[in-house]
Amino acid sequence: MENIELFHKFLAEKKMKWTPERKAILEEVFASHDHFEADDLLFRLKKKDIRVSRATIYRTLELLVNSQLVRKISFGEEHTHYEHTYGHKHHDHLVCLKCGSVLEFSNPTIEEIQERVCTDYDFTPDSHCLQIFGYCTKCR
Amino acid sequence: MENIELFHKFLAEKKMKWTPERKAILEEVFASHDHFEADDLLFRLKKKDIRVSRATIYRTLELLVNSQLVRKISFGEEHTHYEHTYGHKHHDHLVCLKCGSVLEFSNPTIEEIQERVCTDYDFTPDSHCLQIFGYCTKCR
DNA sequence: AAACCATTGACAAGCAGTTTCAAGTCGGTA
DNA sequence: TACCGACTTGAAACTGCTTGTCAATGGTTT
Repeated sequence: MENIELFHKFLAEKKMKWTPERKAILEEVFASHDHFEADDLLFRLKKKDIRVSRATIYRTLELLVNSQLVRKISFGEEHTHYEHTYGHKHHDHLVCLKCGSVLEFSNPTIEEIQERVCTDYDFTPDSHCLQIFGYCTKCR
Repeated sequence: MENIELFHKFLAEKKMKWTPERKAILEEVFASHDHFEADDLLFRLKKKDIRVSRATIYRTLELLVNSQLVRKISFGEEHTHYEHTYGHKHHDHLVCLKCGSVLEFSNPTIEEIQERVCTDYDFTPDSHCLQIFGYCTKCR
């Protein structure tokens, strides 16, 4: 599991500790490929009888975001969602306004145009997020 | 002021009332072309000695969003921002991670590709939002 | 002008997320 | 292996935004 090593290294560099809680959270985050929110994680861990406080979940998620293993995404007005990025190529989302399902897509041309827009505006891009809201096949 | 009439009509259709508070909020929203958040509005109104409660601000903003005169946008992790849409063509945003400044841009090709992506995924688009985070000329 | 019912403001409540701090744990060192 | 200091943790309090409650107010219709 390379992501464990990456996180371990990230922590070591910052003189932070490798604790059972951090390990459990990391493993749970990478156990599924879905988008999740902080409370989902808490719930999934609780189901496995792993007790980690809400505060620690948030603290660790922040570390994971800083270490680039996870990124935040926001779907509409709701609270923060996360997805892991390691071994996952960049993509954007189609979000169904009715059932809430999320489709992923990636399109190199859009990325290219974004680069061009940034050049035009003398802007140095760091990241971006594109969500298209609408209705999926079932909900139309 | 056509937006006043539009809102008036929207309210009439829903058998809602045209009140001084709603009028004041509408006017203030359209008085500037910047993005704003609920508290900005409250502050701007207070400066003009127009007293409207926070609750009414939120309630009225929701109405404005429903009437399509205003839309919500989210810049990164912060709280909800709004911008008015009437007489404003669709655009996306370049958000500076350091100074928080926001540049607007619009690009027809990106819109086109989005349409195509939606067709490919059998998805009916309703709206979308694209934010590019990075650093502006000054902050680079 | 009366009556009806939407709207308002003040305040309480809800909610995601953060901070505080005492108690506990990790990990380098002797 | 035991020690010790620094880092972490959990619980609970707290924050800041947003929404709900409810009595009082005020449009609108007749």
